[in-house]
Amino acid sequence: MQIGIVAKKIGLSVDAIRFYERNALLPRPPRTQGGFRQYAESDVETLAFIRRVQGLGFKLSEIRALLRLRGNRLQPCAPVRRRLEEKLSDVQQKLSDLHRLEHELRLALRSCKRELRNQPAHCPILREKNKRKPESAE
Amino acid sequence: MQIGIVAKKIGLSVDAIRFYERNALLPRPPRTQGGFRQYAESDVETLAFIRRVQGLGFKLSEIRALLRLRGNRLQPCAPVRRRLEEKLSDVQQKLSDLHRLEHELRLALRSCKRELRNQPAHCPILREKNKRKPESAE
DNA sequence: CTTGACTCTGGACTATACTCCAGGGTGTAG
DNA sequence: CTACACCCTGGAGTATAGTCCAGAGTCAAG
Repeated sequence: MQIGIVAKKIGLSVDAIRFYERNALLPRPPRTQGGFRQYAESDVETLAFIRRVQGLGFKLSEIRALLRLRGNRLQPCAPVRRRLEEKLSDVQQKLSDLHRLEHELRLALRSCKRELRNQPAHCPILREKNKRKPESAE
Repeated sequence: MQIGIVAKKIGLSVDAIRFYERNALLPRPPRTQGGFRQYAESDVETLAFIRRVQGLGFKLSEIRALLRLRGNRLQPCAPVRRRLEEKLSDVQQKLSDLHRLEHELRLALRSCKRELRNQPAHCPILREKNKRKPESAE
């Protein structure tokens, strides 16, 4: 299978596939004597794996580590579980950060709207003593 | 006030301040005849503003736009409110993406744990027919 | 005058995950 | 044999928000 076929099969660009190879996510495949890469089904599966765990929020460097685990014929669950747990806690951290951010934004919006009812000429977000003349002496 | 003082006052690096100047977030201040930047209180306030809205999740390019609004003596609330609303909806989008991701991770973890009870030798995350010999002919 | 702390500029570098390109070679159908 | 689609390599570019650096100049105190 040549690279373009594989790319189409899994919905990646050929550039992305070559990029994964350069970055040790995909083994270097055999070549035709003309130098074209020849892929097997196992490569398609590896790429599918990459997409799958990328969808779980793992970055390529982390996926590289997972692939090493996957390379063992003995595939221990424990290290994978540990990584999943770490990732889950990252996600939960981000969720809580974003919830706080959401709250902040709502507060800002509320102050914006309250102001609107009173006097629409000075946004409280922008305000805060704006002294400098717009563009004076340079 | 010279740059180091300002940096200390608001908790930024001098490099960051110069970076903001280069990127039109902070007006170019007057200089001593030796070439040192001389900042006024208004600059400290601008930097505080930058930090504040950065804390609301705005990126520097967006902050630049807000600063232009802030430069007007007439400070209209409406465009700011619109941006806040956009940002809020971005955040809500991200929250829902992350919630989905959290769910996926929990599913993956569950399958990992279920497997553990049965036969600990093949992680279901890694599995998925791993055919290629680890490192064969090259 | 010298020392030491501070500042100046321009440019290179960081991480991430690719994309895009030129200039050339390969493979196959007609 | 020629076209045409596809592939090769190496390197540059993208966005973000700065950081780090060398080599040089400045400022205040002693």
